Amino acid sequence: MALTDYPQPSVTVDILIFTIRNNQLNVLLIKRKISPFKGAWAIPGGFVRIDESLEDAAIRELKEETGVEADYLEQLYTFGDVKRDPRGRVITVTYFALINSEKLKLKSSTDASEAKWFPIDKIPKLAFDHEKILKYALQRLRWKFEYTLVGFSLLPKKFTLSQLQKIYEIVFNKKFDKRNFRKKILSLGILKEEGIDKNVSHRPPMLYSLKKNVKNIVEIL
Amino acid sequence: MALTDYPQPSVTVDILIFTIRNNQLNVLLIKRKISPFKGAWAIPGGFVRIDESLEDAAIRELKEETGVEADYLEQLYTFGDVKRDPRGRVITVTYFALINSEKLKLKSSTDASEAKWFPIDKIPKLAFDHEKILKYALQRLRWKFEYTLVGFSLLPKKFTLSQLQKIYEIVFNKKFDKRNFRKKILSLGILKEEGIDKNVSHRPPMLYSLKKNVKNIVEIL
DNA sequence: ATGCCATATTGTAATTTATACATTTAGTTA
DNA sequence: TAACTAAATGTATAAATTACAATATGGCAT
Repeated sequence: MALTDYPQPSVTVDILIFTIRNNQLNVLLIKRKISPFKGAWAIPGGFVRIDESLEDAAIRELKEETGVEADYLEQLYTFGDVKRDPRGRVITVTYFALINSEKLKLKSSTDASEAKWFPIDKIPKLAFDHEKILKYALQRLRWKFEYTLVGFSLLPKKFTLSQLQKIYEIVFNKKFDKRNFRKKILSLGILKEEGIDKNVSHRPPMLYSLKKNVKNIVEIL
Repeated sequence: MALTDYPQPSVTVDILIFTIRNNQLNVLLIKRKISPFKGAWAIPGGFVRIDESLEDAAIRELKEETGVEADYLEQLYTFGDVKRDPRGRVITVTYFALINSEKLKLKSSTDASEAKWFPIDKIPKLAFDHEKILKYALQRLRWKFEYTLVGFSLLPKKFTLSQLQKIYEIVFNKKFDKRNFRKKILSLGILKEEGIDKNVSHRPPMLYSLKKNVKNIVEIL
C-alpha cells in the first residue's frame, strides 16, 4: 500500500568499511560490474529491503562483503541530491564500520570477488558521489577517534599501550609522544591491567583491557 | 523507471525547528489532523518530492510551517525502523533548524494553523517515534553549541556578550560565570567590536559581531 | 545636583591540564 | 656478556580552567 501517489525515491545503504592493514588505514571498495560506472571502484552497498531496518541492511551488506560482523558500526549521513545517480532518484543512507584487524585475516583472502582493500592515501577515482562520501567518512572517523573510544574496537580484547598508540598514529597520520600519550590514556581511568605478555623478544609489555561499561562519554587526546 | 522490482520504502523529511522564546528553548510541533495518531502532536514533516534534494525538502517544510528561512540547518539522522509508522514502511531523514528569535515575531502569530511552540521541558506525548527523535535532536543541539558557533545564529548580527551568554545558559540550562565566559569568548578572537549601544537605561554595552569567515572549527566553552 | 537602580566591565590567584624532552629497564639473541 | 629491541618512567614549563567581588557607566526619580 503506497502512502502517497507521487513517485518515490529508491533507498540504498552504502557502507564504509575501515580496518588497519599493514600499518595503514584501509577502506573496502568494490569494482562495479554493471553500468553506470562499469569497471569503476565504488563503496559497497545495496537496496534496503522492505522488511529490514537501515541498520540491519548495513549489517547484511557488511557480512556479504567481508563475511564478518563489525566491531563498530554507526550511521554516517544520508546523501540525497537529485542527480547523484544517473539512473534515477536514489537516496543513500551511509554507515561506517570498523573491523578489527585480527578477524580480518580470516576473511580478506577467502573471497575471490571484486572487493579490495585500499589504503586511504591511495584511493582510485570512485563512482557516483562516492569521493564526497568517503571524504566525509574520514572526517567523521578522525573526529570519533579524538572524542570517543571507538579506536579500541580495532584492537584485540587485551592490548598494549604501544598497540593503541600505533592505531592513533595511523588514523591521524602523525606521531605522538610516548610518555604523554600513556599519561593521557592512563589518566582516563578506563583501563584494567591484564598481566604481562611474555611472548616477545624484548622487555615484556603490560597488557590492558577496557574496563566494562566504559564505552562512551570519555574524551581522548 | 524503477531501479529494482522489490517494494521500496517511502521517504519523508522531518524537521526539528528550535528557537528561543521567553527565555526558553522551544521546538515547533504540529497537531495531527489525520490518523494514525490523530490529535497527537508531532514533528513537522512531509514526503520528499522526486525532484528535490533532501535539504530542499527540509527548507520547503520549514518555510511552510514558519514562513521564514532557517538561520541554521543541518541534517540530524535518518530513522528507518521497519515498524516506526503503522501505515507502512517509512524512512524519515530528520533535520534540525535554528531560527533567530527576532524573525520569529514576524510570523509566529500570523499562522492560525495547528503549529505551536513548546518549551523543551513541556513536551506533550508525541506521535510515532518522535520522542526518540526529539531527544536525539536535543543532544545534538547541545553538542553543537559546545563545540561550534551555531549559537550565534540565534542572535542578531550585532549583539552583546550578555545576550550570547544568556543563549548558552538557556540551552545548557545552567549559569556560567560572567567573567570566565567573556574571557573565553573573547580569547577565541572571533568577535569584532561594533560600537556601543546607547539605547539602554543602564551602563551601555559593547556590541559585537562575528568576524567574517569564522563559521566553523572553533571550540567554545 | 544627588542618590538610586540596573547592567556592564574588569583582574588575580590557585588549580588543572598540556607540552616538551631522554634515560633506564627487562627481556631475547648472537 | 655484549648488543639489540621495545617498554616504562619523571620533571619542569607553559597554557588553560576555575573560583571569586568590586567598580564603572549610564538612565531615572527626587
